[in-house]
Amino acid sequence: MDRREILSALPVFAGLSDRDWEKVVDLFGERQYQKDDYIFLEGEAPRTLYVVKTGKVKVLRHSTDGKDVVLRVVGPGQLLGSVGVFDGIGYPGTAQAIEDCTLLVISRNDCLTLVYRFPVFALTVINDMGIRLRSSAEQIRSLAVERVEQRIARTLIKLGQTAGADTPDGRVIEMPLTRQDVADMTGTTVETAIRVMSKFRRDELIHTRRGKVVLVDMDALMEIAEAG
Amino acid sequence: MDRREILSALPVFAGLSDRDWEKVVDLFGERQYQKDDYIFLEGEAPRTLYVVKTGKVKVLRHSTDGKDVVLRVVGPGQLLGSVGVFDGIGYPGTAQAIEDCTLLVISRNDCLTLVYRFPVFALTVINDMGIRLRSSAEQIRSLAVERVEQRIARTLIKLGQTAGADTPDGRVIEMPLTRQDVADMTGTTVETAIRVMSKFRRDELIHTRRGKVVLVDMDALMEIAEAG
DNA sequence: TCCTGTTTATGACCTGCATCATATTGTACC
DNA sequence: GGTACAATATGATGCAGGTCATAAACAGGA
Repeated sequence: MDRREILSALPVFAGLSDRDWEKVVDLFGERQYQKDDYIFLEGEAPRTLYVVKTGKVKVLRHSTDGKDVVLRVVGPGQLLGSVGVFDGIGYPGTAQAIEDCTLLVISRNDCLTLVYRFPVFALTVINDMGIRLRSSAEQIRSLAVERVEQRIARTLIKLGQTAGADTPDGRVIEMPLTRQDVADMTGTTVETAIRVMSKFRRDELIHTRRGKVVLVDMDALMEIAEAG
Repeated sequence: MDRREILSALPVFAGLSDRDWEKVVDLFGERQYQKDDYIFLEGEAPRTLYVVKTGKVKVLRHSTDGKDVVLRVVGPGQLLGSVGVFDGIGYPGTAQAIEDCTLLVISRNDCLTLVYRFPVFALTVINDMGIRLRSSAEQIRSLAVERVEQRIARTLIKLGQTAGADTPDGRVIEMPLTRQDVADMTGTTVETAIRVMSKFRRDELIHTRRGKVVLVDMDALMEIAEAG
């Protein structure tokens, strides 16, 4: 596969001019990861910036009592590790492959050089971080004031939008997702996540097969996400 | 007051070279706000980037049921409104003065021009956003897995660090802070915030006077913040 | 095919915190 | 000083959801 083709398709690099490509493309490498592989760990010295090419990665954060929290799910075309790479302190979360995936990689040094030479790339990073700050703000609000049912409905809808595909049955979330993952994304326990999802299934809002969720009644889900 | 002196003292502009100052300083204006004044509203078209000169501003987000969530408190030297200004969609939260304050302002257009001309300024924005993403991640983790006592202790400690001053009695949080504010910062209700703060006071961990909190026993507070 | 570990399921119980109600205290402004 | 309003305080009650326990369903490997 031609790496240039792939990079140019990624929104991350939409801003670069044609002649800049030559210098940029060669700086990137490519790495494969199996499902459940760790890409980097929380606190680790950030030596690499990643761009997801295929597959999905979850970023999570550990607590002392063992409870994990999934901060976000990163899909094709998105940056991974940018906060750590730019401030150099250490990755703020752990990145783990949700499914087999391919990541483009660039060393921290090359990345910083890139930004100095091409301001437009810095704007891309700013844009990426802006989106994440918006989404973080929404997640904070949701955790602070909403009940579990609402948060799970909201999370399913969002996953459907960012990682979904339309089928005759409804929108399918294209990733292997356990109830534990759902719980970690919504700040609840496995048991409660299972109960809520089971209720959704009984009420015909979703269909579930092992590691697969189909959003059947999107309207009803939005109703729950908005009000209660 | 000489605006140049003030800007140069702000970490936000630490990266600019001397000769760049001339072009930059004139782009900034200055505005005064009274306590409780709104600086901008959630969703509003972002026409201005702010830098806090003196005073403190809280950024909050409303929910449909009337419950507010305080996302962060912005103090001297920090950027305000950057997410909205850079993606142009609309400010992601409402900004309100916690106390009388002075803000430096620059129009969105001038700001974008600045970034194009001085890449180093873009790095400053990236740095600012990186810090906020770290802090958001921590807030999300805290809301997802910790109990109210922990979250309040943690919030008090953080406020003490970012907006505190040492006195014989202990570290004083230098801002008028109601229990409602504390509740909105920790995702709980006024009543619970009052109960927890009262308990802390009875246990001699803090002293409180109307709109003022002194962290007396920092060790005990950290104990609570970490474990329970 | 059986065995083993993971994921889903469901019940019983308990608690942290929201909710509602009702003072009391403090601050600002006549 | 007294009035008005916001902030603090505290009790009573209920419930969402956490915790613990047990088991069924399913997937993968020997």
